Amino acid sequence: MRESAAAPELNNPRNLFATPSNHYHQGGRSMPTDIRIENIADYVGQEVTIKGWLYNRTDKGRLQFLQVRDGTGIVQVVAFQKEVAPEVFADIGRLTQESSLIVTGIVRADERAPGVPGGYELSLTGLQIVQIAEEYPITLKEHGIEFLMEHRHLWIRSSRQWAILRIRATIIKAIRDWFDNHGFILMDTPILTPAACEGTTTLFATDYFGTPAYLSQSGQLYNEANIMAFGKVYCFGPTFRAEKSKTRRHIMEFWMVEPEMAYVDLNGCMEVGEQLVSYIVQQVLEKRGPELQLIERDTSKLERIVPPFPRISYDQAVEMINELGHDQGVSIEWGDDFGAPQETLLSEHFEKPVFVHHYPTAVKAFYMAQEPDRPETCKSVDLLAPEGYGEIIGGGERSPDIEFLEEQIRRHNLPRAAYEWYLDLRRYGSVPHSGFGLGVERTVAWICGLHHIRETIPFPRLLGRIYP
RNA sequence: AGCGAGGUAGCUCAAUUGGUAGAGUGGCCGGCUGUUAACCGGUUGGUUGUGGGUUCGAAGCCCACCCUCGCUGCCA
Repeated sequence: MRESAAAPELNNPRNLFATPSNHYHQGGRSMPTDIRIENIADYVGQEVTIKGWLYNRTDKGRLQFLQVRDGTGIVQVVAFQKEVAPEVFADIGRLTQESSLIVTGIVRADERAPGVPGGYELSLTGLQIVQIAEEYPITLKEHGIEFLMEHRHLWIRSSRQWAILRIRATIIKAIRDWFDNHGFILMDTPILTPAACEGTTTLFATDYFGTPAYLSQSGQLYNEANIMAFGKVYCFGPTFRAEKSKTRRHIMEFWMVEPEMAYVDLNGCMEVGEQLVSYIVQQVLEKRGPELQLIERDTSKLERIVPPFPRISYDQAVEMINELGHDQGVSIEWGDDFGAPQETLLSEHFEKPVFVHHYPTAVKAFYMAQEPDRPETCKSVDLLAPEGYGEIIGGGERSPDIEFLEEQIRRHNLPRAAYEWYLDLRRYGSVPHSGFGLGVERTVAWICGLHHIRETIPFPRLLGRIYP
């Protein structure tokens, strides 16, 4: 279903730019309708107005093709010299790349017309130039990544980046819809925090009126408090990691959704994960077909993403890695956490995301519940995306046992006082519970089939880059 | 943070052994009635990252510094 089919454009005041005196519209007809390009199929045969920017222009002499984008799509506008007013045709010749303009024309279905969605074009009847853009730095030719990152504020206009960020928005909407429709309630957790949640990674420090504070690296501990009040909750916000990671999988500021559920065990946790991830992928397939086509994503690989997902134990994963990785020199010893090569190897082996559960207790966070029969393993789970994309979910069942947690806090050298409220949760009605974190940018990278995470967010914060 | 690669026209890159710094693209001018990053002709375009050194001569060789990219570790 399209969001606003033929509904009037509520957020698009008709006379924002256009005025009768400088509008080339030929009199006699009714006023053209303001539309957005994503809805163009509903207006075949009608005269419409589109407000946007010039993406590209092909000058054929007495015939001009304009590629106009309006934020919702790209449409081809066609103008034959003999069919438009002389002053309009002269104005077309002045248009530079990214000039802002308001075009009016008759919508026509034509298979030759490129664009998003393609197949429709506008026969120009009127043109109003809003601004002639200065020489635009980003051409349709190839550019290096350094140049593009330096111009990220303009790069997001390019069709590929635009499509990726539209898919990102759909992924985020799917996440929120799924939780809202499955008994979860949104609980925002603080971004300014007094101490490390897990104490294992580097935090961005800031000053909180004279006392040190840190930017949140997870809302989980607060969510453990929230579930005792609300049952099933999720938080969704930015997360900050000051690790000096410089890989295609890392950014310093990323978005993470973290569900937490009372009275749910490790298996229930995996069930929620596979239902959520499947829903996200299917929503993107349904809502963002043209964008997926534009970025040339192989959608057959996404169509397979339906429950159930394979589940293997860490023990089995270690065996698989040592078998599969034999030729490539990839191996692992029981007790070690997976590195990038091990994760890639595993995730390339499955067509669907794969759960790996029961990691060694020693490599996971202090709050993970131990497996009673095998305390050297814990009720943790990661979800590895296919095609070599690696970890997109990390989580598991939390320990409800106050004595175990007190010992873990000591063992990890965490400041006991900062966790006193957390220990309270085990004093007053402690219950089995679990949860996980899903990294939005890694999910976008996988669904879009991207080489690097920097293209999954409008303005990525990378090691050594905070501009623009 | 460790290892590796690189910085030349607005952009993407080339320049043999140290010997006149070039192409494509963009911009500009002209041509073309179905282009898909259009095409064709002409034209414009340089403090070779910065500072020092070697040399008759340095984009290239030496020293120092700055910046970027890739991989790894850490993790989502």
